[in-house]
Amino acid sequence: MFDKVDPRVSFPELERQLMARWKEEGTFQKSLQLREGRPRFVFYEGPPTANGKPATHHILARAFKDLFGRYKTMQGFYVERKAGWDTHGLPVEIEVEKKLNISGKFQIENEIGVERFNELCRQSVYEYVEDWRLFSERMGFWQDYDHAYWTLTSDYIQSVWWALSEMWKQNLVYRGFRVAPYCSRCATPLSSHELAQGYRDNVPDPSVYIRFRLKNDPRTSILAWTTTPWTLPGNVALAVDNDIDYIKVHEGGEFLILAETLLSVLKEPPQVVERMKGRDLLGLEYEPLYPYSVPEEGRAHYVVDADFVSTEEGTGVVHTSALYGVDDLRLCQEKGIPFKHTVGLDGKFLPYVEKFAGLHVKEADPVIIDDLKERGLLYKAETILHTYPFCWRCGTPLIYYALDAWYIRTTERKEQLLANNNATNWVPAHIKTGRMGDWLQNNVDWQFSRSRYWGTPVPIWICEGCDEQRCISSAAELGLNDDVDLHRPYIDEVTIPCEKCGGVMRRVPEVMDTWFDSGSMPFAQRGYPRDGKELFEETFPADFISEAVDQTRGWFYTLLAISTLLFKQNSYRNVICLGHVVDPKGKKASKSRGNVLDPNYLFDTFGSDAVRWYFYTSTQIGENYRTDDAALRETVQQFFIPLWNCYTFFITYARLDNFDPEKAGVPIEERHVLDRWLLSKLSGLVTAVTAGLDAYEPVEPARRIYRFVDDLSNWYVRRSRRRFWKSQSDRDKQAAYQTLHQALTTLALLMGPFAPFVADAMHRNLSDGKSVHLADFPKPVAADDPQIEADMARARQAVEAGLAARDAARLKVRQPLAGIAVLGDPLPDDIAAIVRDELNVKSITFGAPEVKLDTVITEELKLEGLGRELVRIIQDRRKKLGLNVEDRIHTRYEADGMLLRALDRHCDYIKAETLSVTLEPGRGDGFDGEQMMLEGEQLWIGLKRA
RNA sequence: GGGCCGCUAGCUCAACUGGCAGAGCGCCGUGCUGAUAACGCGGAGGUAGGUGGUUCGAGUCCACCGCGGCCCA
Repeated sequence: MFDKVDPRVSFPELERQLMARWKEEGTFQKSLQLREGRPRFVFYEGPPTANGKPATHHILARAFKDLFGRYKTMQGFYVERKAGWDTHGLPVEIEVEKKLNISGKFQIENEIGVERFNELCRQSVYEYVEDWRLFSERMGFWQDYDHAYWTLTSDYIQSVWWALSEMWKQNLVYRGFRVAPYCSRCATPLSSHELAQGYRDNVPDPSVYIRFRLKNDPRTSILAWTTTPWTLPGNVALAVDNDIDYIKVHEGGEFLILAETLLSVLKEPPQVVERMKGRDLLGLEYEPLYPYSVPEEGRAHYVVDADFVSTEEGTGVVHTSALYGVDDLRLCQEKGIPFKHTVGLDGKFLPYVEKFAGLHVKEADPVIIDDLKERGLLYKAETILHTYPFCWRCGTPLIYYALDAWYIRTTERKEQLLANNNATNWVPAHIKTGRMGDWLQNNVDWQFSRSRYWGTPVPIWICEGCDEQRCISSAAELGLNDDVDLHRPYIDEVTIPCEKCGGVMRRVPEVMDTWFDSGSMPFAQRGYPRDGKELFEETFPADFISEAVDQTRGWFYTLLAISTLLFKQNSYRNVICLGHVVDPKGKKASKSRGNVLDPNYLFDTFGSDAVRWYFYTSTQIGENYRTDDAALRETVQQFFIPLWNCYTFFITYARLDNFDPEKAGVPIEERHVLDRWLLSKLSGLVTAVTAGLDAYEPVEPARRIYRFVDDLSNWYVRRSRRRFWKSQSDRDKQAAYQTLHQALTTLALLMGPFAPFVADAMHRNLSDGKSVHLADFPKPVAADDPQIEADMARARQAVEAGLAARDAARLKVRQPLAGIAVLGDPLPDDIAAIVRDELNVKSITFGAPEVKLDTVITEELKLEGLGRELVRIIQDRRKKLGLNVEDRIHTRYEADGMLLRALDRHCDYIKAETLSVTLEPGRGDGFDGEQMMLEGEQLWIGLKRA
């Protein structure tokens, strides 16, 4: 017996009940146990950064991850779903800085201390992970949260170390410089995102023109321009463009060289004495402004060619200081020009730069200008206004500064990266050769170190004595136990003896890019290779992952890069790459715009099934989701409520009739044409949904389910209601129940992966009480009947045309008509009968040139129409009195004329339709009645419960 | 500055390889109602972001431009 179901369901409430049920019966664990020993379907969880509360866009990828986990489980696979948390990184640090109301390295190191700072980072992560778990469970994302991998554990860190050490062994790791925007007060480089936040316009800065005197002709100088005088002590070269025209001019007893188009910077009218191309200047040596900037060996202080020299400002000669400009560094590395820092990490000149030692670069600007002026090397000094970046945290002007950085030589394996990417199935397909392929084509070495605190420490130790480098692969290699905290600052204290010279080796100060952490998860989540060897091999590579499109440069790439370098293959076979959640205008959701949707509001208002369903059906994979309240409301009203109504319709009558789904089924070929039509549709649906999901294309399957529910509700159930109502329990009624029951149970199974709550509620009640998530995914029912589907489609077109014709003739459907002629070939009788009934005509003929109604209403037809009017009035009365559909009544009336004749003529029909035990004239005691007009005649109808 | 994706009715989205531009919602009218938070019928609403090109024929292919999104520099 089916449980009673409330037709006015609250989906959020239903979902909360099921969450409790799942927890209580351990449904997820059961679903795994059920498939133990079966072939695996391997899923990798891309760990969300445990920082900040989960938002609506986080539902998106999790909805797709969950969909395939549940689907493959129902298909009989063992789908381990190990949760994961990305726990390291700058976002966590910044969050803690905010809480402490501090910012930057000085405060972290000197006021808080790295030990306490990292402890607070750890705590912060734990807080957010709890939020994430609750959120994920609320949206029905089944994962093993109790055995999640955490990137901060010693096991995980050691796996990451191992990965790097393997690359080290392949000689793929090297140290280099990286020039980045840098805040000397916070002592930290800034990301491009941070940089973008700090630009200010109309910033005054010095604009100075400097003489670089030629070594073999001191009366001649090359004129160079800069807005950062503090970089001049670090000058190592001058750059010109080979093809630009330069001139040598005579001025004040000396000679100056500069680009011809820029001679307007000169103080006097130019007296040109010579013309040349940039290439003619190459190799000219000049006197260094200061003796500080280069190591002893190597050639510096001469003119080189560069491709970034412009003639839009300055002199057409670029002063080059290797470590304080992106282009400068690249140029010096290309040309092999030696260099060293003149400025420390605090932004102050280093002691050996004697003249300016200890001065901050910005303080030093005027001092340097004065010094050059005294020495006759300053040609001209002005002030300009330009756009310049400042630290978004503290407002300090940023400088470009080269920091030590560690790189992985991914460029050396570029072809393999491309090949492995090519072997991967991307959804949507264009990502493979488009965004991802393009990114790989333009691959640059992966700079994997970060000058921060809260992260996996870079496991490289360097000898103080002989500079020997060593990459560590485990705690044991350092003489540490596996369970010690491997984070900074503790790890910084660990020294090891140098095998080469016996000196002391110390760790480099950096931590690792967190993307290296998450990209290592295929093996690090197992603690591989120290642990989980077998498990790792069994679960590599993944069959499926899914994240949003911004991960092409993130997780999608680091998974690919690390596994290509370590295992020579990609770590995922299929990937669904999603778009973003945006507002109805297509704008990115952000707090400052005020267009963010609170996920809990959505869950509580529409239910998480509705939110998930919206994401599955709204648009093609890879596109953005223009999301608002109205979209979710439509999802509930258009899909979930009609679905639920079909379900409650079935339950209501099945309970009344004690329908037993176990009883032998009526053979399909003996069932009503509507049944055969619905089962054929159902069969096609199962096939299409399965095919779509197997191809990792879930949108069309979900849309087809939607269309099926529409057919079910607005055609099958609507046309079949009377078969469920009729009082005798014949074979046709049995077939109707069996058909609807099968359709609904199959629907629940198909929907299990998509809408896990509603589907489970339906499935438990419709079948054996067990969760839909423990069931097998349905196989197509052998009921395909293309002919019926085609005929029914034509029938529905005929109905549409007929109803339009009735409307045009102003003849209501309740009034029976003698006949209609429609276009096309004859339909089979049983289907034609549906058209007749739907159009309320006695006969239908085919092959007409146009749709034509027989509009003659005979008395016979009129009386029948009135009979139906009376039924409607009584039903309306029943409804107003709050009677249940199955309640029997007594009915009394007062009428005469046509109405009386109709009552008389169609007495049995009216009684049957309205469940009237009696239908008699005259007002009686206890009859709840009403006086009214019908078709111009007086009528009184009264009802009493029998 | 470069790459990828998108731009179709007021809104959200469809339309296999080039072949008569569609649905749902919303709006207007109308019908029906034991048909459900409904349903039916009719209607208004489109220079397919813009400009060129290829073609007998372009929403679809090509070029350029604009807007939005993501990423890179």
